[in-house]
Amino acid sequence: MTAVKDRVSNAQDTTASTQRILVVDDENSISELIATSLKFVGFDVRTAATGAQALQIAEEFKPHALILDVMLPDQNGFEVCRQLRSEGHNVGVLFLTAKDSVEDKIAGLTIGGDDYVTKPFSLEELVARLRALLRRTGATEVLPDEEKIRFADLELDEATHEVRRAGNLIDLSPTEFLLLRYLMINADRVVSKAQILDHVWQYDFRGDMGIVETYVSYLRKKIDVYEPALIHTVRGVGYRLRLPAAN
Amino acid sequence: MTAVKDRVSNAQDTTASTQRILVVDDENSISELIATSLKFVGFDVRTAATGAQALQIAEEFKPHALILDVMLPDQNGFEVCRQLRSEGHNVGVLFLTAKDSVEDKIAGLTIGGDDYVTKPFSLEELVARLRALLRRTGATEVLPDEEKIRFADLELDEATHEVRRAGNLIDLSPTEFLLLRYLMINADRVVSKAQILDHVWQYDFRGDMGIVETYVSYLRKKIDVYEPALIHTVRGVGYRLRLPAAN
DNA sequence: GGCTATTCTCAGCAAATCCCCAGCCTGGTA
DNA sequence: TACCAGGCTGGGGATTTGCTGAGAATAGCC
Repeated sequence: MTAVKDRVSNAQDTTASTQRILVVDDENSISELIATSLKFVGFDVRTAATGAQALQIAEEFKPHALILDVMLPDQNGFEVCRQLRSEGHNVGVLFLTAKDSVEDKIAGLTIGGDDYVTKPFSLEELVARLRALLRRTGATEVLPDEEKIRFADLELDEATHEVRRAGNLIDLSPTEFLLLRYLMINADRVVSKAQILDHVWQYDFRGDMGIVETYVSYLRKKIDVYEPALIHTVRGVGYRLRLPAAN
Repeated sequence: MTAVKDRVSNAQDTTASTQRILVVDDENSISELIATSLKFVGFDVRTAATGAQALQIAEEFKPHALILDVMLPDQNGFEVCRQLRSEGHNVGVLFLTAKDSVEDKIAGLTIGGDDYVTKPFSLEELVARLRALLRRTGATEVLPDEEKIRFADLELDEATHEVRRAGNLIDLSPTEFLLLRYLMINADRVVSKAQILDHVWQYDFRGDMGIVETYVSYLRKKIDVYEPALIHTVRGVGYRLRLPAAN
């Protein structure tokens, strides 16, 4: 009941259905991965492979936000961003940057409500960051849209990174936090371990799904020490967040 | 609760939403950086690259304040300022000046409540100075807007540059002051090290985020010697100012 | 020109986190 | 009931992340 309107992240969502996102990356596999994922959660997505192409598409597509690789074949991402802004496009930008190029001093990545994500990233993280960015830059038509996800007596706050069960503060590691959010967003529906792996873990993770079991175990020890248990195993299929009485 | 209305620096702000700022600098990257940042905190911003252009735009834009590079291709900033004033525009000016040309600054800064900032600057400092200037020149419609930021028993006075915890005066270095200010403005919400770096440090800083850790450590030794500790680490994400019992 | 405060880098330490694995448990089925 | 595949969890090692002290470099001040 409580989490109905919050399940927006994984279903057609009226608040996001009109949000236009332009994804710019020269690696086709990456931009496809992102585009597919964003489309699925209800965004209107377009992709570009070069800076020039991005500027051109932005002209008519008028995106609400950009996901922009810092390293592009023709020019760097900042330049694209700068040009876009000087042309009056007031969009937020989520930069993609290689982990090691953090050395290169990525100054100014968080200016103007912008944000960045390092490659490799996890889809959950990318989408969460994108949403936060859209919220900050005021690109959402809808109201404040409190940055909290709720399910039963569980509460997850994106802004403060706090998780509470029945009011009790619960301390989670970054991965645990992502996993719980994914489960909450998909509350009441079964998600397979493969799905979890694809969304919560970085896309280059090479390991088996045992890791998911391990983390579910961690989570249970932290949030299901309270009654009733919310994380349920669906044997042979996956996991599901649900209230016991519900059916 | 206390710092809610002060979080303006990082969110849309109604008191500033009508303030028009004209940014004049011939370096495109600089004026874009400033413009983006100011727009994000709620100002209405226009940019110009030359003195002539500035005068022209000011004519119809009627800015509440100017951010004006002293060194311009066609004429120097003071000249632009003088002409503007002689034409009856009664605006405050925040001059941008290169570090070494300190000589320049003496020329007529105290005129109309003006101020100056040396390049390179940090965004936090720039915005703070701009706000102070608007306050002085009476360009704010809203009242004096007491120049203090508060969180719990912490009190930071912009005018006197004094910081107190539980009434005790605390001596902070300039950088420590800016950092604390940024944390207080964003009280209760997690700010990443990258965000801190981008806002508190000068835009040309080339170094890693270790510096942020170091300064957080300094701050803790000065303000968290009192109970309870207010600066909290959110592992893998950033830092957060908060009260322990917070709810 | 010294002297001090400040800024910044760096490296060692401590702790949290991540991940794998192996043995145990459980539900379903023959 | 016995068996088995799937699932759970404790142990533990490798890695990552954050904290802090020491000290070099720099800026500001008298």
